[in-house]
Amino acid sequence: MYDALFNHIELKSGRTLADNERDVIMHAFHQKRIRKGEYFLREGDVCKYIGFIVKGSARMFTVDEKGHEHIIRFGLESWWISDHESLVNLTPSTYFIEMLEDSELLIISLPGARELRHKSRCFNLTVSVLDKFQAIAMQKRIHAAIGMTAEEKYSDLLATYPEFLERFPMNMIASYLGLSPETLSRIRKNAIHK
Amino acid sequence: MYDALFNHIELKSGRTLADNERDVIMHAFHQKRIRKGEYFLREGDVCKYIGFIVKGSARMFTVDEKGHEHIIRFGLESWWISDHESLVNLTPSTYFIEMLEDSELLIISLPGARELRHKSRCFNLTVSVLDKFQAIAMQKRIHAAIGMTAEEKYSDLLATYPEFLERFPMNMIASYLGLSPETLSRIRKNAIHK
DNA sequence: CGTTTGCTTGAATTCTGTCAAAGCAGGTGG
DNA sequence: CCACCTGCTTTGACAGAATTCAAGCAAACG
Repeated sequence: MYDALFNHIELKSGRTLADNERDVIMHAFHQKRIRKGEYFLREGDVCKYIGFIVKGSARMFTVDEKGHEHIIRFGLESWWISDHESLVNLTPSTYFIEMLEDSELLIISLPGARELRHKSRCFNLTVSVLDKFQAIAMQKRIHAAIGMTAEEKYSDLLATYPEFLERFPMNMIASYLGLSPETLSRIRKNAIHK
Repeated sequence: MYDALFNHIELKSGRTLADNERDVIMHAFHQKRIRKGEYFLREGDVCKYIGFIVKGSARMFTVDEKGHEHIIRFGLESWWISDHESLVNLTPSTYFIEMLEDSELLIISLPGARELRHKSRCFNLTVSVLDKFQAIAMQKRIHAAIGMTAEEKYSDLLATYPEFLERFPMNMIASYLGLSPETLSRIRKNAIHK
C-alpha cells in the first residue's frame, strides 16, 4: 500500500528514503478506500485532505447553472487530488472530486502535510517539484484551451496523456477538452484517416 | 525603487521586514529598465531571470504557425514575470515576454532566488504564498476557458481583473480570453444594454 | 433478456472567426 | 493650426466550426 507512495517520493525527490524516514511518512497518512462513483469531495464541503491515489482514478469537475459538467482535471495512480483553494482558505469547495473506479488512497490533512514537510526532506522536495510541474502543465493547458482548435486540442492530448484515452470514457475526455462529446467523436473519426 | 518590492513582500508574507533583511533582499536583485515594445524574453532564448515589475506592464504570449499571437498572461505593477519552464529546465522558451509600457524591473536569477529564500524568511514565505495563489488562479482560468461562453468569459474577467480593461488594448484582452477582437467588440456592445 | 451506458451519426441552429472596410482617436511634422 | 499618419476599435457580410437535439447502435450488466 505505502510502497507506491515511497516509490513516488523517491522518484520525484531523486533521493533514497531511509527506513526511519519511511516510518515518519507512513504515520503521517491514513488509508482510505472509496468505491467507484463515490466522492472524495463534494461541492459546498470544505476540503480537509490531500489524497494520493495508490490505485484507481478520479475526476475533478464543476457543474454549471445549466447542469453541464466541466472536468478540470483527472487523477490516476500516483497523482495527488484535492481542492487547493478550499484546503488553504477553508472555504466551501466549488468542485466535485469523484472516484471513477474502486480506489485506494492515502490521505493527509494540510497541517499534517506541513508538519511532514519539516520532518522529511524528501517529502518536502517532492512537494516542491510537483508544484512546479503542476504550474507548467497548467500553463500548457491554458495555452491549449485558448489557442488551439478542437482538433489540435485532441492531438495534443494524444501526445501528452495517451493513457487518458484508455482509462476514461470519451464523453469525459470531451468535457476535459471543453468540447461536446459529438464534436470529439467526429474529430476522432477524421483522425483515423491520417 | 525597492520600496515597491519591500511593500509587496511585507504584504504577501504578512510580516515586517527588518533593516538587515531589506539589505539582503536589495542586494539579491538588479535593476533593469525596458522600454515599451522591447522584450524581457524572446522565443528560443533560455529564461535567465525572474522579474518583479516595479512600474509598467507586460504580456507573455506565443506565436503559432499561422502567425497568430496568444496571450498566456499579463503582468502589472507588483507582479512577477518569467517563464518558469525555461528557467527551471534551462530549455529554450516557447514564449515571448514583451513590455507594453516603459518599465522598471527588479530581476533575480534562479540560483539567486533560491539563495535568498534561505536567507530571508519573508521572501521565502512570499514565494510560497504566490505559488499557491498562482495555482488557484490558473485553475480558475482553465475553468473559464473550457466551460464558459465568450460572454461569460468577458464578464468573469470584468469581475476578476477590471484593471486589465483600463491598462490593455481590447485586441490583447481578446487574445487573453481566446476570442477574436471582433467577437469581443460585439460582446461589449451587447453588454452595455444590461 | 431487457436495461443501461457509451459512442456515433445526421440535420438544423447558433456561435465564432475571417476578411474587408470604415470610423476614431492621439501624435507628428509641416 | 491643420493635414496626415498610425494604431485601435467597430461594423457588416460571409464562411466555417461547434453545439444542440434526436435517433440509432453496440457492448456491458444485472
